Parts: sequence; structure tokens; C-alpha cells
Amino acid sequence: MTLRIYNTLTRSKEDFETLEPGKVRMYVCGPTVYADAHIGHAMSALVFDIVRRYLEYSGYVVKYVMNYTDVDDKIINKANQLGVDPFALAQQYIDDYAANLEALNVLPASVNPRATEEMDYILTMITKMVEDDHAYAVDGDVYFRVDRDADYGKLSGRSLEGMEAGARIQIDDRKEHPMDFALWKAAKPGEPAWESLWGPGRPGWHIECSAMNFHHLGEQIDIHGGGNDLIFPHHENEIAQTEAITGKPFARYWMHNGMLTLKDEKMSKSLGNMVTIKEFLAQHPADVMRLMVIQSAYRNPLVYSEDTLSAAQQVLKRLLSAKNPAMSGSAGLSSQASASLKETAEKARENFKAAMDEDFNTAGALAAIFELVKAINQARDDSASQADLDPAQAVFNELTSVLGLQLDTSQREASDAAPFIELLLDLRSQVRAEKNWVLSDRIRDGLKELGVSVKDSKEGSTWSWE
RNA sequence: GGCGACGUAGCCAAGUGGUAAGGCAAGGGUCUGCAAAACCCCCAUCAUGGGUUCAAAUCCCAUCGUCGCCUCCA
Repeated sequence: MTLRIYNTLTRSKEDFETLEPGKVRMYVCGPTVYADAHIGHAMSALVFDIVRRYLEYSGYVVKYVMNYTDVDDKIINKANQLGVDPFALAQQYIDDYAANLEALNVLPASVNPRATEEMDYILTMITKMVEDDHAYAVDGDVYFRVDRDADYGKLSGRSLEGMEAGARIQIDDRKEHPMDFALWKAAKPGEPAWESLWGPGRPGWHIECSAMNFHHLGEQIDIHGGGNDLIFPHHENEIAQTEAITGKPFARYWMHNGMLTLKDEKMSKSLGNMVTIKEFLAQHPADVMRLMVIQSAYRNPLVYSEDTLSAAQQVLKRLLSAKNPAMSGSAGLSSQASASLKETAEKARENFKAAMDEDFNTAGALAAIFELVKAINQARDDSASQADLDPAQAVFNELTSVLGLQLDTSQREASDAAPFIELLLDLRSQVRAEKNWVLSDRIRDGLKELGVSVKDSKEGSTWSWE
């Protein structure tokens, strides 16, 4: 079975072949750090975390690079507003973002380069482009010369003529072509600046990513990811820069996630319609966010609403049901039934892989996991022993962890309240024995209001946090 | 205006030529003192109109609609 990936560059699914056998070089555009990250950023981080986890599960060694853009107009403006140092501000948001990712159970990148630490590479690349006439300097700025690049527009499917017709480009007489973009910006007074052949200044956004790719992954990479709002101009320009220098195709596969939307509108800092990751995680487990992503197709828009949120919560509950242990004192399955459960588990794994191999079809993969959930729960109802359930639950754990789900049930033991809840349930089972339903229900309802749900069964009562 | 993506049941969503996976919600049932959970049953002809084909949700054309990009943005 071969993994196939939808490549934005060719607008089609292609068989996945790496530059170097068994190894994947992967780069994902990280955030510009000037504000709290919102759940749209979380979506992107989760999509590529799942891609990375699945590649590793499939046996690849993945070098995963995610950058931080830590010098930029918005950072500088915000720092000026607050009267703080822009570098300190960026550092604070980098720390916050890293904490967000950890809370979301996103695996750490192999490297998290920062623009400000890559100046040598950035300046080397710009110098080379100027030498080769791919770029030119004007008044301390340096611009990329788009009309020297016959391929310009190949990722976004645009032509230079078409873009000019758009007429939303600001006119700058100093540029040779309206679409020429900045590689280097001359510093204004008071701004952070680095020395260069063209005077003090700072890099344009696009060259940063080209340079960090070049430094950490080399001339060519396997997968380049990011939100589909970056296709143009950011990724288009990365391609133009890097290929101008190397003369080789830059990234083999361009992957773009769809936007997270709120009421049919993209969630973004500039529109101000955002829910931050911090706010979200204060209300919901990280698995809920991840399940919203898993349930949908990564290339399509993900609608964030009460409906999709509560659906994800319900999905989480259902997944957790598969982790319940065998009922105490159960007789065990017949050997045929036990073997059949194992078979179902193997089949679920195959279906899971088949779905993921088809451009990371996580919704299909989740369906495969639900086949297994159903089989496990059926077996348990059919008085399976824990030994019967073990192999199937092992597969369940394996597959859910490939998706990065935590399905944490340990909070039961971890809570300080646990002994008190146990005590209440102990009392309740006594009044239940006396058929004092009024008191029994009062305890159950009271606990419910405190977020503890009680379940009665023949073997006794169990509880869990809502 | 240009470029791109998309439109499958109340909602999310799989399926890219052979007569519609899965989940949530809703409804019916088993279990339960009653619940909850679990289990069983039930729930769509695929935006619209043409065309190609023995056969289309799946290919082609048109129309309508939604979103993204064209300016910083995951």
C-alpha cells in the first residue's frame, strides 16, 4: 500500500516518494509571534502533527521543522504600543505558543528556528540573488525581480498579467514590476536592524522561510506545509527565491490545510473573531480540539460551532467507552468469539491505514476505529474477560495514539476529591440496598451538578468526571 | 474583476464509473428501582439543468450557491 498525498502544486494526489529512502524532510510555517494563538493555528498544528505521526508510524524518520517569525512590522508596532522590547515580546509569545502546542499534545519539532537567528543564511541568499540579477537594491531595500522568473505563479495558478488586473497592488515607483516583493527592508529609525551590504535593515517575511529551509533541511525538501492562506504570496515567493538560487525544484509536496471558520468567516487576528487556544483549553480537553480536526477533512474549511463542538465531545465519550475494562466476574468469550474479536481488530488496523494512506483521510480512519469500539463494547456486553479484550484494546490504543489522542482516564485517580466521592458512593450503595431511591437519586444528582457522572451496574457503581 | 477550492441526510463526514462507510442528533427496543452507559433496530439517491456511458454522487459542460486568496494572516 502506498501513501498518496494531495499536492497543491499539481492539484492532484500523488504517490509519496521521498528524496532519500526512509527519510522525510518536512517544513511547516509557524506563527508570527505578536499575539495569543487562536484555534485556527491549533488546527494547522494538529493537521501537520497527525501527518508527522502517521509518517513515523509508517516507518519514516521525519525531520520536522517549524519556524517562528520573530521579527515583523506587527511585532514592532505592538512592542512600541506597550513600550516594551520587541525581542522580549516575541520571546514571550514563543513561550506561550510552545506551551499551547504541548497542551494540545503536539509532538515537538526537530528544530524550531527563528528568523532573528538565521541572519547569515538570509543575507547569503539575498546576496546571491542580487549577484545573479534575480534581485535588485533600491534605497536600502532589496526586491525580488518576478519577471525574471518564468515559473512565477505556478503554485497559486496565477499569471503576472492576471495579478496586475487585480489592481489591488499598491504602486511603488521604485519597483521595476508591481509584483516584485521585498527581500530586505531598510530600517526606519528605532527599529531592530541588522547590518547588510545595503545598509541596516531586516528581512522580508518570505526569505526567512527560504533561508530556514535551506539551513535546516537543504536545497530540496519532501513536504512543505501551511495554511492555504499562505499559498499566495508566501509560498509562491518561497519557491521563487529558493529555486532562483538552487535551480532545483524546492519542495516535492505542498500540503495546505483549510481554514477554521466561525460563522462562515475565516477566524483571524485581523478580523478579531478569534477564540484563543488558551481559552479553548480552559473549557475543553485537548482531545476535543483534536477530534474536531480528525472528524473533518484537513483540506476543507472546518466550521467551529456549537454543533461541531458538541459532536466532538460526544465522539470523545464514545471513544472512551472502548477503554472500559471487562465486567468483573465475566465468564469469558468462546474461543471462536475471542478469535473473531482479534480479527476485527486486525481489520480495523488495515482499514485505518488504508484511509490514512489516502491523503490522510482522518475521518475515514476514525470510522475504522469506531468499528473496533463497537466490537470491543459488544464483546464486553457478551461477558468477555479482560484477557479477551486486551488484544483489541491494544490495537485501539495504538491507532488512537497515531492520531495523537490522549484519551486520558487517569484523572479519576489523580483527583484530590476521589476519596470523598468514593465515600459518597459507598453510602449511596447502602441506601440503595435499602431501596431509598429519593436519597440515592439526590446523591447522584448532586454529584452530577459537580461534574461527576455516576453509572450503576450489577457489579456496583462507577463514576467519572464529565 | 482574476485565481483556487468546495456543495452527499437536521449536523460533521467517507466514498472519484457499477445501484450511498462512520459518528453526532432524533425515534423505537433490551438492560435498570428510575436514570446514565453499553447493546440491538431505524434514518439520504448525493446543489440544479444538460451531456458521455450498458452503468455516474463519481467523467464533461452550464447554472446557482458558499468559502479562501489576490494586502499581514495557520
